[in-house]
Amino acid sequence: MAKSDELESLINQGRKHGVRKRAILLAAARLFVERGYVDTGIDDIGAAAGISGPAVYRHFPGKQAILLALVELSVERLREGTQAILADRERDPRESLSALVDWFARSSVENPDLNLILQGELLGLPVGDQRRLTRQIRQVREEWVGLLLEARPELSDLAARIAVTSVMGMVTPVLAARLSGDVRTLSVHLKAQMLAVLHVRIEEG
Amino acid sequence: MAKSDELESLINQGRKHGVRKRAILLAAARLFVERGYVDTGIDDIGAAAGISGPAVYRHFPGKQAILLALVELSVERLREGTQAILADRERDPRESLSALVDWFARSSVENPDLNLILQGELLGLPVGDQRRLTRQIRQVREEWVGLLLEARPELSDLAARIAVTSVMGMVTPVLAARLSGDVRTLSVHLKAQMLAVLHVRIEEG
DNA sequence: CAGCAATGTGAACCCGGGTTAACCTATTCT
DNA sequence: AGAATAGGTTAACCCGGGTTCACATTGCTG
Repeated sequence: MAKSDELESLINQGRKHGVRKRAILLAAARLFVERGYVDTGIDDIGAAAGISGPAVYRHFPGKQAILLALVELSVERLREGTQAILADRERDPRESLSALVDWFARSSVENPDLNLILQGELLGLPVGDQRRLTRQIRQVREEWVGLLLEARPELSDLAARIAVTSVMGMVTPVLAARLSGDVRTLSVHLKAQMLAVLHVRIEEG
Repeated sequence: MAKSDELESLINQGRKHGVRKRAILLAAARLFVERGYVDTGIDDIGAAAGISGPAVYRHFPGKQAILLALVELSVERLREGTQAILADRERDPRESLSALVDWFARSSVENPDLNLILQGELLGLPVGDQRRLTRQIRQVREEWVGLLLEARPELSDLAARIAVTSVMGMVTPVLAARLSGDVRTLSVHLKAQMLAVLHVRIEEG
């Protein structure tokens, strides 16, 4: 219930969706995560949203559009969250980095569906959207990289990119594994691990 | 070329594949990684393997069977590599852990295709195989967890599982990002990061 | 040489699931 | 009220791509 509420609030956030539309997005998100995009039929989505079959087309132009909406929501959240923390130019880089990681771990764990869809189902989209969204994600990554380089100027660009990529990606497998831990424990551990990766010192060999 | 050779040697390893069969596996692996399983047609696979279309069915019972063969190859490699290192009961847990991480990082980076397919395209398989393979992977994970718990008895089972899951999953996003670094640099950095995660100390909050 | 197994090919098949069509019921607006 | 609009329903469509068919060709083997 907590998960759904969380996702629901996120979907509601952008006010441009009607109530049925939101129900569809909610249902689709759950199904996409459970069975995957390809194995989820339009009829399934409709059924899970209380209507049946082609009625979905009154709200979305097609199946891909639903996936696209979810992925864009996810990317949007990522961008906004990052921006919000980077905008606070009071903190020093170290603090910002910690805040960023904290926010990322928490929001991902509290709302795993969007994260999992974003990671796993980009392939379901037309290549054009795929590229656009990938570019946006890379852009966010570069902001993290920039921040990390401020905090640790001794790192090479490549080293920073590897670290950030790992960090942004290490949450997903944990979510996918559905370990038994509660939200709090999971995010605490993840945060600590992410910071460890960002602060690790490499001895060249 | 290095990548293909590497994968080729892996495929050749199990001697049960004929030359054409191997060519098909090789071609399919590349295509699956590039475009994804669903967007790769049987005709594409055939063409990439030098034959065209339905000739593939002389070697495999169907498209899924190709994917299955690749995924099983990948799981097999994972199990064997893990076993090989765990079998050496001379080393202390710390050393074994380090060796495990080293092997995993290196082999994943040197041969990204199998890793990426394993992570991304499990959904293409029938649920039965999906479950079986997931179970096998979880089993390997539990061996890592056991080793980690030997090395750090103060950890809870959950904490160890979170750490191991992160560690095993953090390689994939780096591979998928296709960062500019060479094989050596990538695996060195990844190894250091993985060890950092395994050795991080959690302060309870 | 006859025969048969192995391997290819292009054409045909076919079917699941996304989409569209045709039609029905509210509710709202003039 | 009458019309337009929003939102649903079931039945039909249809098409892409995995699979199957019918038919070469080659190479062994008896």
